[in-house]
Amino acid sequence: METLTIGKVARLAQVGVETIRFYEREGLVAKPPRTPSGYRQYPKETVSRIRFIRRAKELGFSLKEIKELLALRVDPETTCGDIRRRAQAKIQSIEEKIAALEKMKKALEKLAARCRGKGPTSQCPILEALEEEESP
Amino acid sequence: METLTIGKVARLAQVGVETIRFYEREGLVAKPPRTPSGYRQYPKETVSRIRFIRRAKELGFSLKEIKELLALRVDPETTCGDIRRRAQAKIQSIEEKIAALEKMKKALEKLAARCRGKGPTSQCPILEALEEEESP
DNA sequence: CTTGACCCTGTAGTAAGGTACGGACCCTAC
DNA sequence: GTAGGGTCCGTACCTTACTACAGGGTCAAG
Repeated sequence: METLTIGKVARLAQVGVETIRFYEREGLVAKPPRTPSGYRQYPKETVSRIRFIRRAKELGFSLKEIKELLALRVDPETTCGDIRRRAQAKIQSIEEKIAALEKMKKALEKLAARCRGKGPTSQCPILEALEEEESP
Repeated sequence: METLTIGKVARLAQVGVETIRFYEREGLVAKPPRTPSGYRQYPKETVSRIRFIRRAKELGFSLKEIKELLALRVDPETTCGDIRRRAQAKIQSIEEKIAALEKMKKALEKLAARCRGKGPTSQCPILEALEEEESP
């Protein structure tokens, strides 16, 4: 069976060498066997595993969540439904983030609309709004 | 002129005492005069200033941006238009974040839709998608 | 046999925005 | 006069996901 050095895995998976060592410390990538001189010898599957991590990260999963996902995948008790629930929970948390951002955006737009964009800051409605008293 | 201790400012502005000291270190709140025994003596305006910071934070400004906003406010050269441009830049960056999250959400929804939610993980389309080869 | 590219370990630093702690004063009320 | 809060300072710690050394050892080409 052919093995890969850490540098080759890094190039194939499009990450830095340090990142792989970091993933190993964090338990996202298994500790590989070593050559007599201590070099890590990775099986080719490690490349897919790191790509998996990269993809999941792009979808907004944190490394902690990805670790759970990887553990779930191996556990024979896990069903496809378990995975789907994770995905749906993530969709929900993304929706919450979007909603929070939309709220911010609306508030800012409201302020910007009130501002004619002329004159000194002393009558700027944006700044005035930020200085207002509590009203809850 | 009446002054406030740090604890009172904290309660009035709804932040922690440590937060105010942190803001002082970061230059967001001016260093106040001290009593002979070293206690900070804040004027009442400090409360509004900290509330300003809180509000701006809620609108998605970073502390660094807020510091700039506070500096702009004081500068007599600054116009209301300058402030409005900041707000609009922020709106744009919020829109970018929203777009990125929408993209994630769509990708996840697409995957979740393909999953019937039954059976073992070995045929889970979500996991399969994460394992796929590059396709740039 | 030397050069350069690669690999090893361990530690420290980055951003952001705080939070927590220890040990020492201070202030007010009973 | 003492108990309880409050405040002081400095430093360390938290999270996330890396990134950057320093100071070595290893490997393949020429």
